[in-house]
Amino acid sequence: MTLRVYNTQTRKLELFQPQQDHKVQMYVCGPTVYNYIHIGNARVFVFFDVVRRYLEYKGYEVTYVQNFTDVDDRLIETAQQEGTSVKELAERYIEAYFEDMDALGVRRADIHPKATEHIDEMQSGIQTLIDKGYAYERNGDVYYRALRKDDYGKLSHQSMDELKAGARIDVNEQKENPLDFALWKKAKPGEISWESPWGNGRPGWHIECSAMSRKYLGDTLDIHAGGMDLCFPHHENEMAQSEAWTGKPFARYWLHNGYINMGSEKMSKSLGNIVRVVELRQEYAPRALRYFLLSAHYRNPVSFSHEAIRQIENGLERFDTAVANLRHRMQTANEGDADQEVREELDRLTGEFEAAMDDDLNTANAISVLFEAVKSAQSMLSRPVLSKGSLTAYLDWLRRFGSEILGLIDMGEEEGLDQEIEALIEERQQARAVRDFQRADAIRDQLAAQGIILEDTPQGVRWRRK
RNA sequence: GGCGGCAUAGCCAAGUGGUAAGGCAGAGGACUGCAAAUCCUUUAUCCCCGGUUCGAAUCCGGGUGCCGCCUCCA
Repeated sequence: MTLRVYNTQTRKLELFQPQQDHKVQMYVCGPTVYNYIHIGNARVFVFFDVVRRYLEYKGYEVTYVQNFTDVDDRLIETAQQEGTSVKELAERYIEAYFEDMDALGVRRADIHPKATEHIDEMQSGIQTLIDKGYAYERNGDVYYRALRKDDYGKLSHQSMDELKAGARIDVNEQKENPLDFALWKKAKPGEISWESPWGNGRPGWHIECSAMSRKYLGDTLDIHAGGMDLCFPHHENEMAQSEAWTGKPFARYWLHNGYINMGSEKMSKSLGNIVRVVELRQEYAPRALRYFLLSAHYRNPVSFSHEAIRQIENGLERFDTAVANLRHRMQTANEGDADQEVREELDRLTGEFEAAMDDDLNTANAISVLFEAVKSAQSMLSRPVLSKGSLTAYLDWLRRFGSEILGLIDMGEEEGLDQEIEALIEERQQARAVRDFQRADAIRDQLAAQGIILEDTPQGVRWRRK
């Protein structure tokens, strides 16, 4: 099976072919850490976490880099308002970011570089751009000559004429052209700053990704990804300056995910209609949030609603009961390997799962395959005779695809019951044996009040926590 | 003005030529002492109007509605 992905730059579905056969260099733009992240921010992090896991499943050795923008206008402004330092502010929200991501089951990137720790690399890049004639200094600011190369606009598909015509750029007399953008910004009095050949200042936004991706992943990335709103100007500018800097193509595949809408509008900090992860994960099972973010194809918009997430919480129970039912049956199953029939069924499901993911990372379809597997497992459980191998095969399948790749199935070990509860279950069984259903039901109700659901099956009593 | 996207059941949502995946909710049935869980069955004029085609949710043209990017934004 071969993976195909939609490349924003070519606007086509392309066969995924990294530079080196078994390695993938992947860079995903991370958060600007001046506040908590919202569910829209989380979409990109959760989705590309799945992409990374899937690439690993396919046998690639993935190097995943995600930056923190820990100095910029908003950080400076927020720090001033709160009477704290940019550094303290950034540290606080980096920690908050990891707490949110841990809850959502997002694995850490291999490297999480911070802009403020790569000032030298950025300055060196800026100097190279100046030396090559792609950048110029004006009164302590340094700007990139956007139109020096005639392919500016090739990522976001804007012609230079249109950009010029449509440029509603702030009036900045220092720029040669309104489309030029800052590589280095002169510090205002009292602002955080670093020394440079052009005076004290701080880096522009775009140069950090160019410098850090190059340092950790090399001149050409296999995958560069982020939200759709980063396509222009951020990624366009990154690509322009990186290619001017190195003379090589910057990224082979550009992947951009769609927004989360509130009603019909995009969720965004500037519109003020955001819902933060830090609050949502108090209200809902974090797994349900993760499922919600993966329930639509990544390039499509998804509408946020509490109703949708509640529905998903119900759906997740199907995964959990399937796992619990398979495990319960292990106690009474026969020794033996998986049946041929089971192996064939699981191979079929594997094929479907891969087909979904290989088709531009269609997580919505991949999830539907998970449900197919669950249904298939439950059907098998109705058979009177089963081998442990067959049960294990299903559990392994669910672990691999539901847990390790999508991160939606919780394969945590079974909890033990305490002795008192076990005694009650046993007492109920004895009551049932003598058809004292009143007593039996009373015990069941009592346990239900403690959140323990009993289920009578041909293989004995099964229980689970609600 | 330029570029792009979306419109599928009560709700979420997949699906780019062969008469509609999956989930939630609802209905009926099986199983059960009763339940629960599970399984089976069931619920769609695919926004509208034309066109191409043996055949279109899917392609083309024209509408309608909504949204995004072109400026900070995942």
